[in-house]
Amino acid sequence: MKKISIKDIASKAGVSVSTVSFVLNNKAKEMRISDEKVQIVKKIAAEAGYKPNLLAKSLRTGKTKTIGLMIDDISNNFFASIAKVIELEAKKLGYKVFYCSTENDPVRAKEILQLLEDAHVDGFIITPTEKLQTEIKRLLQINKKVVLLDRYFPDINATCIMVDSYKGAYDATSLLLKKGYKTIALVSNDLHMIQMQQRENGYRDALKAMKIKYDQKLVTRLHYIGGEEEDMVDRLVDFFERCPDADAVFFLNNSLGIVGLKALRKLEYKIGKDIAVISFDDNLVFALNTPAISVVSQPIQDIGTQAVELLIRSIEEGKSLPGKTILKSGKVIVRESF
Amino acid sequence: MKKISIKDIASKAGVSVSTVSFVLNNKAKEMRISDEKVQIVKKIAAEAGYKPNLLAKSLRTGKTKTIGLMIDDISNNFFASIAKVIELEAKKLGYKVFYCSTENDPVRAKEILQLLEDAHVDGFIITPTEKLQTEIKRLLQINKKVVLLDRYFPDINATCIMVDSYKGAYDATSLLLKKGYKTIALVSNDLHMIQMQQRENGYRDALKAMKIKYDQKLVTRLHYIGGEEEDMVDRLVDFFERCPDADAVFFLNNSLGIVGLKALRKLEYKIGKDIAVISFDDNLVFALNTPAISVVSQPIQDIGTQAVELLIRSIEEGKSLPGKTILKSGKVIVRESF
DNA sequence: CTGAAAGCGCTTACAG
DNA sequence: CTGAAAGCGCTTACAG
Repeated sequence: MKKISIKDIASKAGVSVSTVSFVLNNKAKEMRISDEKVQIVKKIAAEAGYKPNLLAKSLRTGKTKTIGLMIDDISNNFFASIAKVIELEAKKLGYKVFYCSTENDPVRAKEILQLLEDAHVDGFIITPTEKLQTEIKRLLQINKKVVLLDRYFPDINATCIMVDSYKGAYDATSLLLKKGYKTIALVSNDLHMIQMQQRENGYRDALKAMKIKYDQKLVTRLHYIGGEEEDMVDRLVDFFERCPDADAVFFLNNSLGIVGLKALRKLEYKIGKDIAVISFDDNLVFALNTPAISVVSQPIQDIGTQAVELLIRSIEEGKSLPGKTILKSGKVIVRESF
Repeated sequence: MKKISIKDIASKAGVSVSTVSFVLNNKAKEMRISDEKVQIVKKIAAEAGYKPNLLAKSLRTGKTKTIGLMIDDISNNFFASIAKVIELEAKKLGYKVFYCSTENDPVRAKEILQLLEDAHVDGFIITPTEKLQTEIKRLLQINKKVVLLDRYFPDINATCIMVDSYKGAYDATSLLLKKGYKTIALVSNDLHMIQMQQRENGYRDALKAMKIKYDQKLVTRLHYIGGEEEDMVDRLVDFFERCPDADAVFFLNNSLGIVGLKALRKLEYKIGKDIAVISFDDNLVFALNTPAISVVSQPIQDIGTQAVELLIRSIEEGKSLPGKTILKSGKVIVRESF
């Protein structure tokens, strides 16, 4: 019942541990081990149900065949989906992934990065929180492989894969405009992440293209409060009451959209009649809402797959990462909310 | 920039590696190391930013201070919430947790268990899939620490923490009955997990207590198909068409509830008017639906906390786990769906 | 009070 | 073609 080691196999097979190691790592031909020994070692290993001790292997080789994935919040559909894609893709390439959520807390984010580093992951896939530049720079400096997701820092030459936020927001806003809505409220948060800014820019430029002037009063940046959703709902209710002439609203991510739905319900607005609604990011809640909410959906499969491929190729072939941002197009899905 | 080791510190401090090890593991007094040496070692370690190599530590001690958490589906709110609780609780006690989802696939579940074992986790928290008895028995036999969540196998003496499914279903059904609904449809799945059976029993006994006879035609056990939700919706539509006199429906978990909402929408049933609805497990979709759906909510915090505590106590103190099922009460939350 | 040494389970030059 | 040995970075009896 005890775990058996390479040494046990060696003695049973009457060969040295080196021979066993070579055979078990498929280096038999390379090392020109005789067929006879190969057979006997393989047989004994199989019979004994030998499993290499990964801890020992990693300690020796310096590789763990794992990648660390840090995301915002695993209970958020967008991140859960992307985590799933990444795990699957990594598995295909022989890697395990450890995932951790930051809950948007920079302190926790730093801890997690430390944890992952302590666990000797071979590479990192990270959706950064605010104020994480220093940590990421440090990782890059000690030559760790890092791919960023969903957002980047303009002042770091990291590789980042994300949806084209500007274009997505531009398209969503344009569509609303084309449908005849003129007074479009915009709901963002105060987290100061670059992709939110780009979404705001997309909105602004879409207005400009239609010669509609940007109205500060129609834009709010909700103070993000971890967990305390009720407060956010109330603030949003206030906001809507301050601009009663808004005939449409654009929520800049799915958390905001969900909070927004609650606020609109509280106000007893009829979505699609009193106000048109669209949100960045798709979510089950949006698809199931009555009426179903239109969204800008992210190419999750695409983003996840490429992140893993770039990272692992870099780990295995020592290739350096591109070090720049790669944009993927989102897709506007029109449902019943306008 | 290179990682520094205990040996580096020893030579800088002019002491042996043993001394360094003792100091850094707070065994200085125990080993009666002189204060002077303690100071110098601590100082040098701090300055160098020394971080022990956990791989080496684990290889040597046989402990990794990690626990493996295997759940059904991380994108399912119930499991995501419980994962969060467990991670937090474990951290308090100095443990990391690795989480993996099975997607209800027994093959994948076995792989994951193997993965976790390979990673040398100190203990397991598992929501088992079908056909996992053998694996769990094996784990128990080689003396691994295991806590089951949400469901158990009647033929194994494992420790399991779960909601009182019978009571939750009994209460929900009774409430419906008390409100005057007499023809209550029941929607389960065909996964044959014990907790679903208990929920069915709760339903059946609540009917019996009110002298209402159990009608086979009102009960369906949807064939579970990973991913292919559309099919399940269609089957459910068929089911509802086959029992047009149902004035209420009880979905036995949140996935079923979500599929059910889609089916009812397709049928254009007015929830709360044409049919009363309640579901086991709470979910954002239920709270946000129009009208909001009543649920039997699970004591997630409670379940997660106790699972971690029992497990870690068993790991550290070598205490054996209770080896039986611990039931926690759920709570009926009444909203607008009846 | 402290150090030298063995050993956790592996891999990989090196020598023959 | 194959084995003996060093070493990855730790911990922990053991000896003094």
